[in-house]
Amino acid sequence: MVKRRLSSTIEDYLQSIYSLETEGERVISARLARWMRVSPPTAWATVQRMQRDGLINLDAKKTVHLTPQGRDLAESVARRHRLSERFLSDVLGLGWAEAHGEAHHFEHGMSELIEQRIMKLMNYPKTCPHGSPIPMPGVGATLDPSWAPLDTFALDERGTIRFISEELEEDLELLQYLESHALKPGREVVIREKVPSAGVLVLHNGDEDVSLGMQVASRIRAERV
Amino acid sequence: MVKRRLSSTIEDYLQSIYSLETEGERVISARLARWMRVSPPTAWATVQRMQRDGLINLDAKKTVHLTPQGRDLAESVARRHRLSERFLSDVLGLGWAEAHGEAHHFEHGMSELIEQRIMKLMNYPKTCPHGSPIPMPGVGATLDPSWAPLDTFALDERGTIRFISEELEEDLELLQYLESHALKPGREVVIREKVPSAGVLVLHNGDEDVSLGMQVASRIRAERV
DNA sequence: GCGGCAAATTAGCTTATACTGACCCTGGAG
DNA sequence: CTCCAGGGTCAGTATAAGCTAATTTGCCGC
Repeated sequence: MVKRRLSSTIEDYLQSIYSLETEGERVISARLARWMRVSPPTAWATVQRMQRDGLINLDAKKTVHLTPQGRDLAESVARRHRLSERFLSDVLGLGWAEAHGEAHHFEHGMSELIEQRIMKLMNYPKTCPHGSPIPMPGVGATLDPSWAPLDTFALDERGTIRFISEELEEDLELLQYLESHALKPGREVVIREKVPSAGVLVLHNGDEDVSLGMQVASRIRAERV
Repeated sequence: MVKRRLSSTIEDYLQSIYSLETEGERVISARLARWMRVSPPTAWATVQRMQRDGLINLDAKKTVHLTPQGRDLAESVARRHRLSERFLSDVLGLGWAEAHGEAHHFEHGMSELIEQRIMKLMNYPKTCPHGSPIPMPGVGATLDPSWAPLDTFALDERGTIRFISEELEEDLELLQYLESHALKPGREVVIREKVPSAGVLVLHNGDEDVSLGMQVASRIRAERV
């Protein structure tokens, strides 16, 4: 495989596309624009360059698909990002919420060599602090299919939180909200109220009630208990 | 002080200028061009932008001088670079030679917060593995004036190596040569031969004779014993 | 089948960072 | 005092990323 030098921008796009694909979401240019906080024409131009460079393909419906080469590179970026989060959180003691933002910069300075050394140093962690699996080369990362989005849980149903979408992580305030209410992987919760018309879901984390928008709840997955 | 977002390019220039000033070298655009391996017009344009942005000033002889603001930022970049080298070398076990190149990328992903955590983790190291002092905020970094460039040593004079110029570090092969012949801070050497006309200096490291070009020798400093 | 909205796309700019090719200046060696 | 090398500088170009404004597509609901 050819090792190409990717810009931070391209690495970021690859990572977003990879995360969305892993979660089974449809990837389109407009969605990337929102994620990256750039204008639609900017995202579109970047997508064009990525297609030109053989990282992605666009189908007839303009859905973005990683090429095998793009997938390899995206996996590498995702691995470095998630490992960075683990490192910043476990070794340097950064807060769960701020780890994501810091990792966003930190990951770009991490070479494969550094990645391997840190991987070893930390004894090969399996997931990032928010539950995303750290993909091993060639093996890839998939979400346990038994984990279900919180908005699919019924009233009074219980579950253990396993995964928070990386798309949600872009919102620092939201992350802080989740952290302050203990909504992180491993926590057991129960659904208290569910009001689809109002777009709200209330759950209990063992200590207190916490409200979530349905949009948010749909990107957090839990294992039924 | 205003915290501005600097590009990697600008951070690299700041760091080079800072190192050269610390070593008492005259900083001109052409020299930066060679250091950064870009064409003279490119370096010149970058220097213009840096002047425009208040990071540096150019005097009548076109010598580059850091402004107080530029110096603060340069110091921060240098600190992160040198701390990165220490971290990569001491914690992750990278070779002395490769640590510099890796740190070059790694440093740009290090925020002030991460810097502080790593600084603490490593118990506030004083220098990078090549002997450059890690500048503390506000205090700055100066080279011990009793350290002298190797080319100023007389025949049979002994000295303990203390410092290798960061400009030399840009040359990976040279770093590997120095490492393989144990020419690093702490090593005691004695001058065996000195042939200015041929531009060569031979020293003994305790185990073997090692030859250095005068240009290189002038950028390595040692403490007379 | 149409109206509308979201998404895609075009056009036209901007800035940072690179390059090559010229060309001009200046200071130091003879 | 002259000449040249090194250094500075201009002109022209390219690419990656950004932006706004405006237009076109295409799909969804009615």
